[in-house]
Amino acid sequence: MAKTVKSGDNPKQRQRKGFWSPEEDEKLRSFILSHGHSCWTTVPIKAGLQRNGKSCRLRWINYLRPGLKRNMINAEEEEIILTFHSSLGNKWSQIAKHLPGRTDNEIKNYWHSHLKKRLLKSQSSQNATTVSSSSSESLVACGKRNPENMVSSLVISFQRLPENKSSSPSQESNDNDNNYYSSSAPDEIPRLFFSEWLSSSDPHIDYSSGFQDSHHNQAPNLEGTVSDYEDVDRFHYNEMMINNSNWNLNDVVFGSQPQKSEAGE
DNA sequence: AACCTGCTCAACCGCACGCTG
DNA sequence: GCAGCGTGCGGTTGAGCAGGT
Repeated sequence: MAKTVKSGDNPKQRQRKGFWSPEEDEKLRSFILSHGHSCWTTVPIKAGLQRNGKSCRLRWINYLRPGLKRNMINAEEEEIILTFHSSLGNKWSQIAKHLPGRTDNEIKNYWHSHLKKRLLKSQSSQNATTVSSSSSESLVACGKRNPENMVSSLVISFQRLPENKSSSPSQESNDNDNNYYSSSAPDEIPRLFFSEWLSSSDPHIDYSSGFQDSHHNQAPNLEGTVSDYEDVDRFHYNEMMINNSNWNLNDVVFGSQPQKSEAGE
């Protein structure tokens, strides 16, 4: 699938472009989990990848890092995007900070493919009539919303699980992703959000200690993570992490420290 | 069945910013 | 103060897919 760069494009570097192969993903993932990414420009060299550092960084952030949510953006998240976009504009990375497990790229794509059109449509229809009562559109049209409240409502909605799985038409066709909310987790805890811990990780804290197995001994902060569950998709992996850890939802969402004292160390 | 069109999303590109020597 | 380098961000592109005709 990867569209390989013609070898003559840049004979000196011979860097690949295009889609990543599973082998490349595995190389990058295992390297970062073992060594971290203190310097992205050296990551492809050390990991044995014929990619540039930016490409590696992007692949990690948007696809490989633990904690990413891969299901469709739900109505609550959509509202958050709309809310923050109304106040921040196209600051996708800023918006993404309020949506754990989502990347700026994902939000940007969603905006351009869904929300932008809808917003334009609602704005045009607003000229003729008052705002519709549909949640997202009406809230956007009303303009002033409180981002802080929106985040709280997201958390609450996660806890009770959104019932509007098919807020977006295409969601219905995505069985696996729908299972994200509805399936195996008995206590209905959403599978989230390790990226936030990793990206903001306090170097003094060993986040892995709460859930790692004894045989993991490579990366100080990341050991015992994805590589433990090679055959498990990362969403189930996240669930496993939560189920096997002493973190609770508030720890996850609000980024508070895991209660290590109860981790049975 | 074949073709067309629109949509989605992964990835690339270029610019801006911050850090370091 | 300046130049070089690395990183982060936002805009854009294009392959693949799904639905429509």
